[in-house]
Amino acid sequence: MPHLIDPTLTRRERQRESTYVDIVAASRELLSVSPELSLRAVAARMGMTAPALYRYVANYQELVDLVAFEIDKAATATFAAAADALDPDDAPGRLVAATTEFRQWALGNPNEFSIVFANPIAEAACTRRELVTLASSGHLLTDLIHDVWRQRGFAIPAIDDLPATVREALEDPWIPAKVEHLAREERGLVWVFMQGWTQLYGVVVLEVMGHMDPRVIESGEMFIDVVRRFSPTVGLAEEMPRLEEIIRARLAR
Amino acid sequence: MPHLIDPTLTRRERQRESTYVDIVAASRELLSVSPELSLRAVAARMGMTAPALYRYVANYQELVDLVAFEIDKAATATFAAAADALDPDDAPGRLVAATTEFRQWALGNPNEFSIVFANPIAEAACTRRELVTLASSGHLLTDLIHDVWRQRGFAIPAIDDLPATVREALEDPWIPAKVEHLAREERGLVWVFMQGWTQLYGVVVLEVMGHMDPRVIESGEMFIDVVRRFSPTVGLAEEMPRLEEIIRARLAR
DNA sequence: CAGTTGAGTGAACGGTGTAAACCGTAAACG
DNA sequence: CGTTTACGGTTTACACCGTTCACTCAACTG
Repeated sequence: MPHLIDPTLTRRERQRESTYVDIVAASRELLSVSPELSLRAVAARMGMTAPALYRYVANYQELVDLVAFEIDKAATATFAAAADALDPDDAPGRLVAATTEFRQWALGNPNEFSIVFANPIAEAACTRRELVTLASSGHLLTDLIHDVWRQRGFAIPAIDDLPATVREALEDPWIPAKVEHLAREERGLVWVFMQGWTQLYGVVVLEVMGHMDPRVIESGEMFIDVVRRFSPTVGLAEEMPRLEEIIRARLAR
Repeated sequence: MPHLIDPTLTRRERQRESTYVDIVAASRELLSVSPELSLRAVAARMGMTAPALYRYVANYQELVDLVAFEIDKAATATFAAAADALDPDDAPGRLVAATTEFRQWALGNPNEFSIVFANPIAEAACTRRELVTLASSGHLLTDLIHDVWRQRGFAIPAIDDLPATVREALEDPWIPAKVEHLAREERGLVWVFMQGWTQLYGVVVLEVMGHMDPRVIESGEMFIDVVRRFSPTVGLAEEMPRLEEIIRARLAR
């Protein structure tokens, strides 16, 4: 599913690729309005009939997966842009900027967020590692944490101190985390990433789903609190006041 | 929607109440098999036709809300039972037992969990405080944290040190947290509860949705990690080894 | 040019939530 | 007690959903 126009492709192939981007575009337009994504509505919005879509996706779930994948990719670009708005040398700032943008994007696009991150993986896929969604957002965040570690050198857990099951998961991860290039001694970093991701995901889902006092959501104080409580784990406790300013600036946009 | 048979009720009212519990029962049976809950399927399972259900619920969403409410109530009973399996004086043990049972229940009944906790509140309800689901599970957990605080007396944030929006939310909460009986000086406890709930909810949703390495889910190490990292906030850092045993015992069941 | 491939259509099936009209019976009332 | 009301239920119908199948027609290929 590459979506950049490749001139080496035949005309038909190019048109097919273009149809794929149309499908994603139509789906996202629908999602921006209603939480329900229907095959028929997507087709209608493209001026086609529903069965035509079956030339492109095998079934509804595959449509959802395609759209989710592309949304994740696009959203990740905005997270990266938020990071790039800061000094390249400011790894901690870049990390919190990206995570804050993640939170803001999720609240601003709850339907898109739900399709990507609240979409149960489940079913049998547990054993098929290829099927575990390889999210580009995951890659970005691991990279950003990695940068912080390189720059600040916070303590990472020794892989042999971790429980056996965690060790296995770190040595040969099934989940999106660009990890091949990490030496075994650095694999503890992945555990830190998983911890951080759990924290971030937790608040954001809670906020997006509305299972929190609306005033607290609105203010973002719980989000900030979570970041603050996590900051020591990545060696950013002292820097937190400065980082909090970055967060609040971004929340206020 | 009380569901215990009240003899003061007229015959018709009693039969109506009984039909409500049938609806919930049928719904839960369906949920135990398939993640989709359909009005028609519920009706069919009760030997009725779909439109008949409209005598009991105004629409599909109301059916979902009814079922979610009852599931939460029933699940809370099992959390409470987990707490009651321990010494009444062991407030910390009771707290971790209940939270662990919450996690176990969620993983064992993902469909029921999703309907209660991954069900977007959203839409307009933000301003109608009565509509914010008053979850009995929320009440139980606040009670348990309150007990720990009474027993261990950990430091709670002074309400005036908290951000203004948080202060408002604590003084007049819209979210399920039995809070009326707390003096203003104790309201910081509610913030601690919200922090803890965010943590707990985060891991569990991540695990139930399958957005985590299956081996880590299976082992429960991330759940334990979250509890461990939160323990200092409720003054249980030193007790953590003992509590971890309670958790692991319950995970192994 | 003939043959094949592929994109798209229309009709159809079984499923969903929901609205309306209707009906028998059980409760409520004079 | 008889009458009236109201409730619980069915039937029918509508619009929408995912999915399959048979079909057409244009574009590509040898």
